[in-house]
Amino acid sequence: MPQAATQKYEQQRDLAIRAAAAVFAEKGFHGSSTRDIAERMGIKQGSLYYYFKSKEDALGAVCLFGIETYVSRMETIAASDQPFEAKLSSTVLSHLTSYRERNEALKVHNDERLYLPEEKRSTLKALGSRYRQLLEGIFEDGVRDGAVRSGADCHFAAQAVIALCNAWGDHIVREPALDVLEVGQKCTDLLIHGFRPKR
Amino acid sequence: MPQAATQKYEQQRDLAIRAAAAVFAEKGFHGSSTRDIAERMGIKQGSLYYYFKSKEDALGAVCLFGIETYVSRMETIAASDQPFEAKLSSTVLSHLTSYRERNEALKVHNDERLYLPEEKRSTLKALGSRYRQLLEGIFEDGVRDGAVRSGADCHFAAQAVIALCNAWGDHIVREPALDVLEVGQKCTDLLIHGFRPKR
DNA sequence: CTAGTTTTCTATAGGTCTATAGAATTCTGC
DNA sequence: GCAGAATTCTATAGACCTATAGAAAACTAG
Repeated sequence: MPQAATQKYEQQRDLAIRAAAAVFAEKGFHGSSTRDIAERMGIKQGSLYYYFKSKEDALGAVCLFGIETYVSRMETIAASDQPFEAKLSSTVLSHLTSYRERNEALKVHNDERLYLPEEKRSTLKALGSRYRQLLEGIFEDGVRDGAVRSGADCHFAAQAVIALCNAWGDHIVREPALDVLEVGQKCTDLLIHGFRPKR
Repeated sequence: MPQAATQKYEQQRDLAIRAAAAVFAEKGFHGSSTRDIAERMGIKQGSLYYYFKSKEDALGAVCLFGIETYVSRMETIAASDQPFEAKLSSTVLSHLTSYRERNEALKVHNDERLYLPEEKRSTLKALGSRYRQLLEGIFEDGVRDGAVRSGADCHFAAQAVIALCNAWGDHIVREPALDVLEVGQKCTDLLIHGFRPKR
């Protein structure tokens, strides 16, 4: 580590995080070696430790990188004064778009974060809870407005939205041909109307 | 391996598969060692190779164990002549119940099967496709009957059902207190009606 | 009780992996 | 082009892991 953060250091560290994200996403945390990550960056295995304290530290950085944007976008959506359906639609699209943009990192966050020690996971846990609570809040407002059926289980609803988006996010990462807007539209539609005939 | 399958061999192999399932579910395939599995069974690491040709072979056995019942139940549901909603409800419940019953193995199938070599994965792949196709067929019938909105994307629908059930299955495995019937009811309801007010 | 079979054990070869230390190289400001 | 800082390299200690071989123990049938 340099004494003060240099430009090159920041750039390379960013590349290191992306390389680690790609490798972890493909092989899983325990299935990846520090050599794999270094090779993808074009440096030698030992040099990686200039950017990460340990392999676990790399996982922590990737997970954080994966989730941070995604939560802050949710803050914006929740604070806006759109009606329920628009908020839900924005949430779904934002979630799917995060997958497309920082695809591997978000996948790694979802699949591998539990291999971090409890202590390092707490920041991520807080971000995840924050996300879920904001989403629950959107549903609670929807119930008050009459946009969501009264008696709906908002906790269940939030989990369902997350489940759907994560599963489709996975497909989106795997198949670059998939149209994010189209998938987002279908998810939103399912969440609001279900599969029953509309009339 | 005994010359002919003995009773004890079958029993112990079954225990070995369950032990492997539990360990893989907790630590992931690459994060688990053959020592971990053997210890959970109460035998020594080397002895495990009496029951599995390799660690990978153990993963294959666990995945197959995890998915087989689950697909055959689906065959029954698809072949029955219940109306759409009943079939969907049965499917969701069967899926969630599989998680509760052979919990770790099904989770391992979903999360770790991609670490099997292509060749060993083909049987599992066929079972998975079969499952998805049967489910798609149920939706297609639903469209014909008018129980599902015309123009619905049945492939999307099947994936959505699977996504929802897998995510909740995960929660069910993690939290034994969760009521499978209740979760199943809520999932089915979401899939049919969405969150919009019913009237 | 004995001979043969099944099951488990011990010990280890051979490989890979993380993390570190210290040398070599590249960069930066003057 | 020099001095010091930053970046990358080489080499390796030390740990762990899979899979195998062969001995030991437990079981079974006559």
